[in-house]
Amino acid sequence: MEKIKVIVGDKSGQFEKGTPIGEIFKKFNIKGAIGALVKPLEEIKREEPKEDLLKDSKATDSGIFDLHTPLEFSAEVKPIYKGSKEGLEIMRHTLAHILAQALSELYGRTKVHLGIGPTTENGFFYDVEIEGVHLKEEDLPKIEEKMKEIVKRDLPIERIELSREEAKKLFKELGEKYKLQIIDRIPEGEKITVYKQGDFVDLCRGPHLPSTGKAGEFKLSHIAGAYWLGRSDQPMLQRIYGVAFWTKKDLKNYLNFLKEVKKRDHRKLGRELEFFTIDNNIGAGLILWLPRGALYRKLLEDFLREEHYKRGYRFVYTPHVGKSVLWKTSGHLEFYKENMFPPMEMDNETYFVKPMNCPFHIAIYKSKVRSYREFPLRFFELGTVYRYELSGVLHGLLRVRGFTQDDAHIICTEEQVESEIKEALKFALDILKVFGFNEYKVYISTRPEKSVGEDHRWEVATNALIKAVTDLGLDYDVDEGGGAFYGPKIDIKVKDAIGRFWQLSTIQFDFNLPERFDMTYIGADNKPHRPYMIHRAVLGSIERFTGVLLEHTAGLLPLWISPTQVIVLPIADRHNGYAQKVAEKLKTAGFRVEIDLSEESLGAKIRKAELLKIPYMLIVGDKELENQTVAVRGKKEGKNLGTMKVEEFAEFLKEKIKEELKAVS
RNA sequence: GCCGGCGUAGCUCAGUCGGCAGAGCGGGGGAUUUGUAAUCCCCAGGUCGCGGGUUCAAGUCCCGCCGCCGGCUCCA
Repeated sequence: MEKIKVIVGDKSGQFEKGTPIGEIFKKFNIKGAIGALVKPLEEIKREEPKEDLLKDSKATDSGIFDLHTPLEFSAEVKPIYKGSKEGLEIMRHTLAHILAQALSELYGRTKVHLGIGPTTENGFFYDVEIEGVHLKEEDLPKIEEKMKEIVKRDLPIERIELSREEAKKLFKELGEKYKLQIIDRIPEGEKITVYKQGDFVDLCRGPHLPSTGKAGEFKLSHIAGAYWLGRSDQPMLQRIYGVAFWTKKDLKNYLNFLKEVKKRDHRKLGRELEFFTIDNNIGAGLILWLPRGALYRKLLEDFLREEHYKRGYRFVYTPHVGKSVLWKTSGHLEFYKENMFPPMEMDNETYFVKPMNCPFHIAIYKSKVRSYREFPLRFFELGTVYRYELSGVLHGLLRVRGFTQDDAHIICTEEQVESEIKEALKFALDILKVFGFNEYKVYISTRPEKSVGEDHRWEVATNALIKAVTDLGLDYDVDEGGGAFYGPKIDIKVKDAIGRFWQLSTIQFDFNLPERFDMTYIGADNKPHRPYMIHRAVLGSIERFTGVLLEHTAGLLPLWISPTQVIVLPIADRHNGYAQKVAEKLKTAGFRVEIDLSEESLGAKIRKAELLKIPYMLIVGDKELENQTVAVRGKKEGKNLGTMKVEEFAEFLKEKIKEELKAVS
């Protein structure tokens, strides 16, 4: 029998190939493990050179296994215990099975047809079809009870390897039509395993806990429909979601997190702050900006324009529609039609509303003969585009049918590519920093199999992307072959205040459109050349970004972009005159000020301003009138910040804004 | 688009078994002149998403449409 070497901690030993990990642990006198982290020995020795990342971003064969799994190769094996992060993965997976078992006990084993039951970021789900049963949210507590009961039974979990024929026979008997499909998709030569707990058997490759009693705290969260295999031509299964953690405290924290998410929902904030609305009679996914929101948006747009101008971008404006010949040349009618609004006929011509700005910017480029001396050209537009999105995916400001991109096209020579990318990337990061997005993930996507463009250009472009990222000292992931067919790209995902990631910036090369539109410039050699074109957006969609920022800040926007920065609250109406004087002074100093002249009590005025999340309230009464001062209350601080002269307060605001904008100053 | 849930006043929601459509907030008017998150009183707001059907009678039951919400491979 073949021997393998196993290292556990600072000890090692020889075992027969195929010894279950649990037995190995027993030999090393390790107790209480629920699984193992396995690293093949060969992989440990192999150094991974950084340059190789592009060619091989795949992880090693290491992974999380359960105690039943036979070890087939020499490896370092680390026990995983209850309470550990790696253990969560195992536990959640087992909970998915416990859910399936609960369903089959409640509704009958042969009535329940199981789909897939994987773990998720915070729990697990199982896709099921139950004959004659449509589950409702109200059914969840009952299922949850059953699951708890199964956990209490503490059933040992067995791992059994089956031949393809045995597996097929078993799942045919159980009426598991979806599992049979899965078996057919398992590649020849790969092991087929089932896991058994009590009399419940499920096709699964594991890993699983040693017994059901080792499961942690969980809660079934909701039900949703999900296509089998995610394909709309397949039956719709019922997906039951659960969340699971080791401790009650972690579970509670997560449920609190969900509450926080709800509280920050930009749709709710958008209504409360009177920022935007969506009108049924206008159309789904089409945004109406209310005055307060419009001001917020205008401030954002002004800021973007200014920052682009400072960095050598030139403004362009383009129309919302264009003739079909344009979209034919660009290839949109061929490859993007299902995302475009339907055509409009006029004067024997067919027009389309634009889903992208690029063809228009290219037309501007082509409006005259271009020389290398003008390069790099950077065209910028807050360009409004319309895209047909499926009605089911529309979501507040985050997913809409009409939106405005902070869109730019950089057109340059090969020599300029590297510095242009670096500048664009740095620009994007500076802007993100202004909004308090200091943590991000950077992804570089490389050439997919089906693509256009010369090898040389792909190489130049991809290297420029990598160089820009490494020069700026950023970590990045490579999405091998994940680029668009027309060029490689960098995507930036930012982390918000409660840890969620949002994809915002993107920098993409385009080798397709310059060819299609035959873009050229005259080089120093007096001959025509094909320029490089880079498409980039910092915030992506203005609508989406304003929504993301609302969620990130929980509606408490930075001072510089708050539609109302200050509200003056006179205590009694004999203070109105002075309050108006204060407001005037601040307006003259360039701040956005409101004044509450209603006959409400001070408490009510404060509450109203608090709900509108106005950053600063100035309370003026007898004392302030006499001393010509204002009493400042900060929204963020939720209390009185002291009394000062109006000039002092203006200075204070100025400093605050300067600090907020320091990333771009 | 598909599955499930939902759609009642500007907002949040109640409305039993099919029997005259409600509350709070917000809005308007009045009183009150207030010191750090809601002063009191009065009043006006509705094609119960839209269209059709069943019924003596529909917010309520049935059908169609529109919209909103949660989801739609995170590979056994």
